[in-house]
Amino acid sequence: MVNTVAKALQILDALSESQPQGVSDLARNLGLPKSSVYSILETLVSEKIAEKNVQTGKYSLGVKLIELGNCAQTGLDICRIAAPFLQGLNVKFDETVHLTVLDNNEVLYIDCIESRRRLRTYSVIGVRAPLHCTSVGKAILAFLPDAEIEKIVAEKGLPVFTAATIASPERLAAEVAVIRRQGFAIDNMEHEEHLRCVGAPIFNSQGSVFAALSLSGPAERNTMERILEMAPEVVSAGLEISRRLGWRGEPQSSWR
Amino acid sequence: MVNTVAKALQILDALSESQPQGVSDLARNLGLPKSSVYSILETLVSEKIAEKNVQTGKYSLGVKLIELGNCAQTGLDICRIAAPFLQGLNVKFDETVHLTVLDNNEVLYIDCIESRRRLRTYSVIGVRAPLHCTSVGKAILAFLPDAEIEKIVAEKGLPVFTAATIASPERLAAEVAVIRRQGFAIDNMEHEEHLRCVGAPIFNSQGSVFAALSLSGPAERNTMERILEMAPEVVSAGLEISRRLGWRGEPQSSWR
DNA sequence: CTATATCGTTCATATATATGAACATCGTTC
DNA sequence: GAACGATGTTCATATATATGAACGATATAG
Repeated sequence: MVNTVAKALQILDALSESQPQGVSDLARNLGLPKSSVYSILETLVSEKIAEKNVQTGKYSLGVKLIELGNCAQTGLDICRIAAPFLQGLNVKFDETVHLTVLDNNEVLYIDCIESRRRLRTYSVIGVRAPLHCTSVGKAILAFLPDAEIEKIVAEKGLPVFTAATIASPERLAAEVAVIRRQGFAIDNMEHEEHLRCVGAPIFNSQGSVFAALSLSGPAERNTMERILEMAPEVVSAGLEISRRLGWRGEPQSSWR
Repeated sequence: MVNTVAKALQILDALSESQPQGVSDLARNLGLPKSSVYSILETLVSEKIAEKNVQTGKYSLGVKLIELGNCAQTGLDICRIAAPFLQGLNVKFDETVHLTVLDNNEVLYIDCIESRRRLRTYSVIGVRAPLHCTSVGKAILAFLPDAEIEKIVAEKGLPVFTAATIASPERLAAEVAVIRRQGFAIDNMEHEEHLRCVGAPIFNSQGSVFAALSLSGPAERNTMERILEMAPEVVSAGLEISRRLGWRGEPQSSWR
């Protein structure tokens, strides 16, 4: 383990979280010595991982990260393997499809194909969302061990976004039971108004859930009826992706 | 300057350039000690900047980079400032627009809005292309000092991609003269068959060209006539973006 | 099935690096 | 306009780190 590199990554994290910052800002926020931050930033800038605004002296993330981010995405097993299935779902229903992974008890959106319709869910690659109020998040949550779910709820709470957001551990437990039986999760305007999505889990070769995919679109078009038509397709895409990742499990009979 | 961080970035670069690699591969290719590579990778993995395949023991880029890449893109001055202009051009012509920066004597695509048509240029954020055969590349190249152009040609050569690619320094010099007079560059199927694009330069506050934007689409639809209709709009978008970035220059009269 | 080569990993120590303090510079405040 | 407080930057040295050599495990070859 290398402290210096860890510090550099801390700095990148800090830069990703807010407006351009100066050396002192960063040092204060991260509890690191100014001079350390300074020399690390110097290196990052020389590699275009960070960028220094010569007028303000503030630092922000650099162009090289765009390139690396793109390589990371196209290189990830999960992205490569999932791509054709995402495309299949996108073509069939003409709704936006998302691919997400579990990271730090949140979902991180790592791939997206947008619907071609005028009214559609927009691309959100690289952003994060809570587990308890998104279809992908709930699809992951439901297949974690109960103890893990409790731990996450304790840590993150159940913040409310809309009138439909699940806000009590009891309702969440009930929802988890439903998702485990069905094999898919529905986000019925629980994170954003007018947005209805259906998501299914993706398992790794060890058999644990670590990712999810979803179809999402405006509730006016994605009626509950249509969502239930989509669900089996999303589930089987998730299962097929899991298998190609080395998963050797079997779906429950209630899933199909 | 911090060697350790530089090494970590070298490793990321290596991981971005090819298939997943092991510790020894990386150490050999980069001329670094195995143990150094090992401990750096350990740190990168713990921060999800890199990923280790537990079965093969090989390393690849991690999900965190997708997030950072996204933040870099939305945070970059140039992206933020250019976004509305890219959108304007995209809506007006319904062709794919690209935003690129000059990096290492290549163009790096940093933003894109796709056309909504069936036949269209696809998104390429994060990839690179040569300067001498793309509209964005030529738009940048033409506004570099002559000495710089010569240096780049000496370093990169003029690799041929299609029948129309500019392959001799003389033809390139003539093309540069035209672009300087017009204020925009046309890629007439010089990089890919059936693809015709028009690009214009973007200048920074020091007055040097460092980025470019373009409209691109199938040659069958983007006739030379249509390209020439697009050109003034692309040029004025480039100039307006430059001004908002602090550029105080004046376009030549022949540009409008 | 043995021998060999190559792999990822560990560890002590020589070595390069992090950093506290001091510096010059800038913008603010009184 | 002087004093202050904040900034980004430099530098010597105490300190944490890079790394060569050695390890066991695994794959390949004979």
